[in-house]
Amino acid sequence: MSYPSLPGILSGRMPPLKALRVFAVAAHYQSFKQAAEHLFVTQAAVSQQIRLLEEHLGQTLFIRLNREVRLTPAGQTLYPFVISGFEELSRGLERLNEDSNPDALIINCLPSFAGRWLVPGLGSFQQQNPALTVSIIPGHALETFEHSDTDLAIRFGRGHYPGLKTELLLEDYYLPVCSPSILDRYDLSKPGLGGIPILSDDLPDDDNLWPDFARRVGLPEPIHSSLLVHDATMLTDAVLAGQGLALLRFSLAYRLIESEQLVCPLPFYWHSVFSYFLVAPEHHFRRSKVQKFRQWIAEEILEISASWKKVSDTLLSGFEANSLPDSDSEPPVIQQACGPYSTSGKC
Amino acid sequence: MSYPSLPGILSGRMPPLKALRVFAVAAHYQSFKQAAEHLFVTQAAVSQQIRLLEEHLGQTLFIRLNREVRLTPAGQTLYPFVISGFEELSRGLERLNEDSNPDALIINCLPSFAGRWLVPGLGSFQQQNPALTVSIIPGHALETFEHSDTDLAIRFGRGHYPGLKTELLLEDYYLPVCSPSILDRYDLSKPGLGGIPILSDDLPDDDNLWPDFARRVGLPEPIHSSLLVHDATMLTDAVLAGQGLALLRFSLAYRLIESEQLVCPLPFYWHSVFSYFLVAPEHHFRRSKVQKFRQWIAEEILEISASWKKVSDTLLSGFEANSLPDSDSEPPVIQQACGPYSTSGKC
DNA sequence: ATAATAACTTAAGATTTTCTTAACTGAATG
DNA sequence: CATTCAGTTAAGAAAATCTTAAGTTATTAT
Repeated sequence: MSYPSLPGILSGRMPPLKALRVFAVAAHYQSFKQAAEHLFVTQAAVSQQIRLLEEHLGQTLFIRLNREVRLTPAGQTLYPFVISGFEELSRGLERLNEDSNPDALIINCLPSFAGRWLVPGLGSFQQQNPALTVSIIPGHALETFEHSDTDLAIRFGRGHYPGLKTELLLEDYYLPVCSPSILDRYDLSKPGLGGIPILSDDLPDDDNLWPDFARRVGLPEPIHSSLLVHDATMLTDAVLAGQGLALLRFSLAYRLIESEQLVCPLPFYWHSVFSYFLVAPEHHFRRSKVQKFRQWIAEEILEISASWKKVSDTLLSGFEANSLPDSDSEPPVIQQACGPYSTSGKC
Repeated sequence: MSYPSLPGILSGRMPPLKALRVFAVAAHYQSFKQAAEHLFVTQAAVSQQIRLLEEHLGQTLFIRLNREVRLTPAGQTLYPFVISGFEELSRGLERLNEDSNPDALIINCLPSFAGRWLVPGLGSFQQQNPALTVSIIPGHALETFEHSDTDLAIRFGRGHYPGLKTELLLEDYYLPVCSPSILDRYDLSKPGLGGIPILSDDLPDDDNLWPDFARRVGLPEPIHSSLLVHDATMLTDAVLAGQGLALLRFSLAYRLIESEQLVCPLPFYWHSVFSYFLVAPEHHFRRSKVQKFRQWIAEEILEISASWKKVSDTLLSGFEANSLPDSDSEPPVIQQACGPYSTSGKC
């Protein structure tokens, strides 16, 4: 098998490349000390690397004077080649991280999160970055970054996305909510919640809270949903419309609770085994537009955490004062989570 | 103190350079296995280096299929930069070893060695390398290679030339010689060698054999020289002209002994603490003209070694048969050396 | 003068990186 | 159905690199 001969250097024996780099820096500064600082190593390390290279080449590259080093003719010959060689290498590396479309930010996330939280709040980000065109691509499945231009995904899950970098954004809680307008129609203190219609979307198996819910409120299993939808947006709309009671993620409901469009009539909440994550191939995180967005959303999301503190406190204390007849005098039940947001990474 | 900002890559964080090189080779062959062979390491090492680089970059460079690897778009982007970057580096390295004058070979050596041995035998080298112009620069002092175009020096000494590479060429022996034409005029068996005139050049202190010589032949110390010259060439001429007895280095005398222009009338010889060395900055040895010369002289010099075997044998055996009256019936005295050429490096 | 300082060298040991060995995959070959 | 082939992975061995702690030698400061 014959191959085309290797281009240039690949065929020959290369000198220690690290030493070449050290040489480049030392030659630039005409000082081992400063090269050492630049490279975050000791002077001695620089001295040794240069010696190594000189031994490899069989000729000295620096003339050592008392308090200075100076390039020999050989060193002067080598210097420009080393500089331009390394520059070429780094040009290639920059090219890799280069953002082919720095003015567009394409984000993939759940439709519910997009509609209920992200898009409504996006104004401040767009004000901060007027040059940037943000596209939100809603979807239930994770984008394959290979075949799309997606910069970043916001996913609700366990945080295991092989080959991708993930950053925890927010842990979330499920809680039963309904419109205050229908509370007079149903007596939730009665067994079976007084017949209030149950609205549900299809929760993932691992996060299926309905059996536990049924047990606590005395409903027969499996629970009968009067409405089953596939997306939390529609579910939210149904709850808002007073069609019944649903388990909603706090992140989607908190603004509605704060504005009293929704209420939490039962002393339960569940910590979701899933969380929100920023997900993308690692190098996407190096794009400045992604960094800006990451920065922005990290701050924005604090609002949810803060709201949760308030709501979970009043939720519990409210029911402590006048506990539900149905609740077996138990204290409010908290599944899987205790207290406010924990940052323990169980991604 | 403000410095001009570092050119290109020097300022940024560099990826593992070794891994970049491995990438270049692997990308060239589109095969880790062949890259491994090329780099004289195992496949596993290549696999790991590539993974390392991919982790550093945050993106994959190769698509792993069952029995082949293929560059990803990112890999394809990087490849040409890496190739040309390394090519630039190696251009610089080649430039360093480049011989500015490949058609001229400039050799510095002792005038005696040049005149008595090197120049007379140089014909065969010049026949082998007709394109090469050989210049012999005779001199007693070692050339400073910095300020001359000398390619190579042949020095007689201990082999300690700091900063320079040395190669042992030949160990040498001093022996007393005179012209056969004057042996009838002096009875060397008489005390004081029958008054034969002593010819000498100035030997270095460390190699001063005269006190020992005086003791052995019963001459008063310090020895009285009827002629003292500064160069062995002149000394040889004087001996040839029958002006007396001298201690000559075998390398200079052996042809004259073989042609019976000179004889060795006394059963002594001394191993010199000095030897002949090839001396030059290491990279000079990489020049092909120097390599050729080195090859040639190494072969040529075998002639001297071979001659020494013969001469030292006959010298000793001859005197064993009819030992000198004056020699106190001692066996022939050998200082510092025993027998033929030893290759023990005492440089 | 004498001391302090600055830049570099060197040796020895510690640390980190890189390599090898050996067991394992998964698809093509025969 | 077993082999082979190209690559992966983990663990330990080997090698390269770095730090620490002395020196060196000339310059600057006291």
